[in-house]
Amino acid sequence: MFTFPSVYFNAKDTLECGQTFRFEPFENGFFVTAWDKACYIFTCGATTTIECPDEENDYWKNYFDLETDYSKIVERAKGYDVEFLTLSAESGKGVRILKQREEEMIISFIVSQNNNIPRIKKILNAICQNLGEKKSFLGREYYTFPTMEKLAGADESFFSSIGAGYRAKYLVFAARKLRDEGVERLKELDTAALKTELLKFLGIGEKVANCIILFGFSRPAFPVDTWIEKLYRENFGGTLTDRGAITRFFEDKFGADSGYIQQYLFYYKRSKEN
DNA sequence: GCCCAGGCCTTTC
DNA sequence: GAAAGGCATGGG
Repeated sequence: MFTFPSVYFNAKDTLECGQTFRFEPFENGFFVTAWDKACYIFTCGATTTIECPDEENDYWKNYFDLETDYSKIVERAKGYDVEFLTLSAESGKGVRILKQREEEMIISFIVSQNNNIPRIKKILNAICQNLGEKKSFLGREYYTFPTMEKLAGADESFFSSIGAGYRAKYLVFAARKLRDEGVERLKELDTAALKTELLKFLGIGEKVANCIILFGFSRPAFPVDTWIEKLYRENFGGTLTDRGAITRFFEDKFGADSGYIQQYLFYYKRSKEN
C-alpha cells in the first residue's frame, strides 16, 4: 500500500477514458486488474491510496505512470492556443497514460474494433474468467489475463461463444502468433517498424496498431477513431478523410506529446456528447 | 425496426 | 490508390 497527492491524478478519469477495460467500482474507489495482479485504488480529499501487496508497490507506480510530471504535459497542451484542446487538457488533467502489458493490449484492442466499451469489457472479462487463473485480493476474486500459451489453446468457437463475433478468427490468429513469437522481438524495434509488424496481425489496422503502441509499448502515437475524426472536423476545421493522413497531421503537430493530447481530446469529446 | 460502437478486410473500380 | 460493402453483437 502507498499514497500520493492527486492534483494531477484522477482514478475515475484515468480508468474510464478507454485505455483499459478491466476495472470495477469497489467500495470507495475501483478494483483494478492488470495482467496478473490486482489493486484497490481510492481517493480521499487530495490524497489517493493504492492498496496492494507491498512488494507490488513499484508495479503499480509504474502502471499508473506516477513518476512522470503531468503538470508540464498539461501546460504544453494548453500552449498550443487551441481552445478545444485547452478545455480538454484542463478537464482531463488527472488522466494518466497507463503502462500496460503488450499482449493484453494487442488482444484487448483487437476486441475493441467496431465495438462499444461495455461489450469490450464483457468479452475481455469472459476471456479472463474462462482462460485466466483465479486469484483473490481483499476478499474479492479476480482472474488474471491468460498466458498466450493458454489463450492459443482456445479455438474460434470459444471466442464466438463469448460474444466476440466476427473478431473470433482474429483472436485465434493473434494468440497463436504471440504464443509462437512472443513480444520481446517487437520491443526492440523502432516505432515505425513496430507498427509495420503489428499491421501483419489479422484484425489490426492503423487505429488499433496506434492504441497498442501507445498503451502497450508506452510510445507516442495518435490513434484516430470515430470520435477523433469527428473532433478533427468539428473542432480543428480539418478536411482530410483518410485516417492515416489524419494520424500524421496530429503526430506532426504534437510530436512526443501525441499520446497524452490524444487522450485529453478523445475523453473530453466523448464525455461532452454522452 | 433503425443507427452506432475507440475498424478492418475484401472486392471493385 | 481510393471507395464501397460486409461483418457479429448488443445498447440506445
